[in-house]
Amino acid sequence: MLEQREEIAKALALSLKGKLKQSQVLELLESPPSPEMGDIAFPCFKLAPLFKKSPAEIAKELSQSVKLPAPVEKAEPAGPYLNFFLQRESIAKQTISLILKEKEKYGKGGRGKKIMVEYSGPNTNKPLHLGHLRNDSIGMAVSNLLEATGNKVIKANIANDRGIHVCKSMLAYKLFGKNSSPEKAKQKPDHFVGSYYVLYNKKAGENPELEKQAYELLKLWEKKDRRVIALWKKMNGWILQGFKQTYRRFGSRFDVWFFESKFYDKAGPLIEQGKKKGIFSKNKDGALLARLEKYGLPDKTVLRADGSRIYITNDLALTKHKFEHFRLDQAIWVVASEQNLYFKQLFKILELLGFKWAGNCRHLSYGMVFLPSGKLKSREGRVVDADAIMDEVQKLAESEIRKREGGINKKELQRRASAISLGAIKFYMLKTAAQKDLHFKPKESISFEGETGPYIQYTYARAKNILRKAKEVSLQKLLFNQLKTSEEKRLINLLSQFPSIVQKASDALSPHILCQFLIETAEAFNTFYHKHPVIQAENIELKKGRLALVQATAHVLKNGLQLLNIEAIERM
RNA sequence: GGACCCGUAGCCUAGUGGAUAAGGCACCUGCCUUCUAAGCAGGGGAUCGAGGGUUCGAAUCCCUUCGGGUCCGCCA
Repeated sequence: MLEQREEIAKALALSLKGKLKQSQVLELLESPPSPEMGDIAFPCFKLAPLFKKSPAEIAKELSQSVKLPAPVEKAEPAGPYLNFFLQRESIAKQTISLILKEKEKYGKGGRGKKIMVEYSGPNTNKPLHLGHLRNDSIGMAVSNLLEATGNKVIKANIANDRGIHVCKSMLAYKLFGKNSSPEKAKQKPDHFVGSYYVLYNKKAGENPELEKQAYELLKLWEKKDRRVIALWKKMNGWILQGFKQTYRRFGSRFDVWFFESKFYDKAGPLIEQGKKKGIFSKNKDGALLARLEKYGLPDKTVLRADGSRIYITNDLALTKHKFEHFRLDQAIWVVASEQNLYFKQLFKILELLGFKWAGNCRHLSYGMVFLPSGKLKSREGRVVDADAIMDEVQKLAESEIRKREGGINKKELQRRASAISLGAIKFYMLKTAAQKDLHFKPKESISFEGETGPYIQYTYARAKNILRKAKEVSLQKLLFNQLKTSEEKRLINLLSQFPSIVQKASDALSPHILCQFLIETAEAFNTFYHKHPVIQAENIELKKGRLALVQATAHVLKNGLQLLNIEAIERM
């Protein structure tokens, strides 16, 4: 579609006798609201003052004067717009042949940058929860989109494995754990550790002494007390083992893991540098503050009064390490919107420290996930656990499959239900623009009907089903002159847009753009499916043309789903 | 007190300067002896939170205001 736009822009610029340059015309070109109105539209509003005529008159005159380039069949004025109709056959041939040739590569390409996407970022005191499902869905989809547009992507996870939150779980285990273990308790190891975090908060409510004890534990940890370190290693080992199971199941993958504990004391030189430059100075209580007020941001503590480190101390050192060790062009943090200010402060401090890559830091902020009862709060146990959600939706998917296919064997049932349930969860997390808050209602939010992951998966399975049943037909020497219904034209138009949609979603770091496109494409396919028989088409040429269209649609749906980290399955 | 985000039909969303505001859920009517009904076709339902401004043209940009959310020095 791109070349056609350029050809049209060239022809229009010629007719306009230099009033607008080709590049200016190209920018004005848009798509009409519905396919019956044409393929490419030129709005004439901007020309009205130049020609001192109404936009409608200009459109009419242009329709007669413009010399149509080869792929354009006709140009029709429609009020203030001039609409171009492309030759159906050449578009169909071009689009479908390209997809059948490129297959899983269709929509991908280009050359780009080296980008690190940091996402998930669990705390090692409690299991992954609903918020991580949104975070991971976005992190994976954005990574895939960036990769598809030619970037070298490094997916990173940061385990927040030190700090007071970790000491709280440790304290509860020390006091009440009686040397138990996940094996003895027959619990998934991260849930086992998390149960002590909940226990701590319950007991601390009754006995305020516990908080002091937790801070004492933190001090001992910072002094590298042998017994505390041993306990810390044991509990972190358990919880990471549990995280890895959950990540494997959900499909979250990481190329590199960072641990806060390995960076939190590496910031010494940066602290000194900041003091020298006058960016950091002590306040009257003795804490070291980054002075940011003159830049319109609140000051930020970088060292506690007792000299111990906090999270940003670690992040300063880690970010420097990221850019220098991995030679990044860009770093992206996928983190919820409650930390918007934190990242502004972090990036400003790095800029003030004089790192020229500070401008290549980007916070991909996404809205909070709320339960009907309010904000997720794991310390009160009021949280929707990630494993529990997956189990719940898995069960729903299994029962839907059983309704349709009673005799299915158990292994196959579980495999399909896994793909469908994860497709439902991920698509739900991705189809809304990231900055919007999400109000998660367990029963209503995850559905298999309407604008959902399973709807796209179902459409793909339908397409594959046709192809399976018609497998004896060769897709060589295709003729496209028979694909002339409006349903076929609409579908082909959509398929041709896929590469530019991928590029747009990647540029904007917005997977929801791709979700919306897949919904539209699936709708277009299903409409076509109901209206036009493929295998029973009136003649062999039409059948071959339609089979090619079905095959091309299947490729686009599969490629799109995979970018969203959702499995395309052959049967539902 | 300050900063940022959100507000589109009963509910969830897309559209962020251009043609009649586009879908899904829920509700109503049809369609399974024809490629999978997790589907399709059709129907009702919106003064795009409110008020002002800019523009030939505003859901979209600017100002004011209301409602919801988040954050604001030693949590992560």
